[in-house]
Amino acid sequence: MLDVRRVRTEPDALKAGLARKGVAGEEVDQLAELDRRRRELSEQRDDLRARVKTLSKEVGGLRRAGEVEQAEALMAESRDLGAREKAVSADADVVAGELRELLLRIPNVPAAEAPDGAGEADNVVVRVEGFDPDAYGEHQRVPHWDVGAALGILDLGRGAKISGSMFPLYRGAGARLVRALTSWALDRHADAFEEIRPPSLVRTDAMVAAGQLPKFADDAYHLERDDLWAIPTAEVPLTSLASGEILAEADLPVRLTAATPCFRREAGAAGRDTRGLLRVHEFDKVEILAYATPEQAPAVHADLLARAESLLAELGLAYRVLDICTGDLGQSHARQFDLEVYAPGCDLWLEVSSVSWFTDYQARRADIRYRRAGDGGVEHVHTLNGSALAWPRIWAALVETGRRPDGTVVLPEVLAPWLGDTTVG
RNA sequence: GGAGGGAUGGCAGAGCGGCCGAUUGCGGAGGUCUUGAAAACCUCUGGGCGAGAGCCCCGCGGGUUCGAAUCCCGCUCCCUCCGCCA
Repeated sequence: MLDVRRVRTEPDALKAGLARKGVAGEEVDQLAELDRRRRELSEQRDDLRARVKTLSKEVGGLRRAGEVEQAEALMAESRDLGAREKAVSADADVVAGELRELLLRIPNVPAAEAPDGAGEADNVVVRVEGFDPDAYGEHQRVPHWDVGAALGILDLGRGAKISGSMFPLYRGAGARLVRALTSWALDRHADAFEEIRPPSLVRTDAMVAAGQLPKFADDAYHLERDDLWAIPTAEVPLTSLASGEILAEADLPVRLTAATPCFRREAGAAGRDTRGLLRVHEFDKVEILAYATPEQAPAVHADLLARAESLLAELGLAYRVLDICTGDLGQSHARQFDLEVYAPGCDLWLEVSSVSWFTDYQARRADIRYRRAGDGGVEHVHTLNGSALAWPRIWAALVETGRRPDGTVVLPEVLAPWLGDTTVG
């Protein structure tokens, strides 16, 4: 969420920034008006409270002195003030609630460096690595759902029987491949990231803090009976890990990694890209996340991106890096790079990672702050995170890329310690 | 699931209707002393809103009262015992 004070201190800059994400100027004006009314009402409320407090102290003194009659008079006056305070206070709460609700729905301001654009089509391809369209043979032009079915390592029919479509079931070497990828990736981040195994069901607060709610409630699975949400990404529990806390600057950046299942209803995407593993309701992903000072944030962002990229390179996959334009940026995001791998069988670029910088937008929702080493001042941290990586589409790209003319598949050598045999079929 | 106990500042731990945003100890910062250090002593040391005056925060949300950290109700979390169980 944005700092309301910016509405007062730099309304024009704020409007200009939000306009790049398509937010109308009226919304900022609406914020300004609610903020003005909120402060006006809280001032009235504070004045009334101050008078009640003063009177109450006098009552105490008079009663001790035995001046019962005078005390009674003050009590009556205070009772009256109290009633007025209650009314003003209720109004103040209503306005504060409206302000917060609006604030929770207004997106983050994009970073100055983020490219302008209206939507997906305007994202900028920053670089393409390891891709030569002529280097793929006919044997690699088989989609992973066919390869997986032929080798008995992907059983979409059984998954659908148990849970419905878009709930994949991997088996044998296919299941082991997912486990290998997870173990390998966690180990690759172990040099700088603390491994966390967070809960997969979280409270509403955690979903709000990460920016999933209130806007994207339809995309998340909700367990009504217990009022818990199935996490759509480890970003949710990891962001709330430090909620309500004040960290020491010396401890920053805090770097965390976690492998978790991720659950997505994909409510708005029914029927689109649903073949095979292109879009699924449940998948495993390794996430890397950091809390940093504003000064550290750009370097941390670059490091997260470099880590996700190096994993793709080590897996021998062709990939490209997209600088996400303002029109396609997520609600909480100031800057975002997406990584897409090339899957020759589907002949598609598949998004497998999103490396994001949220400035203090999430930290403000989650109330994560740090104490500056120099002057001891307290301010919100910056949060950053990236997938490194999300496995289903990697699984698809590996199986398609590694397919040989005889129909068997060769998997990357780096996974040998977990796979044993890197040849499938 | 049942019974009981608890939640106060970085930590420990008082306070149980007014003089309490809160005694004290530890920890932390600075200073005096010292060749230097230790010890001793002194001072300071939570967060939020607000231009300020001031207001809010003693797990969270309500209530009682002129006045609530203190009384009442609900919720959450932690601990102990019993039950169940991967």
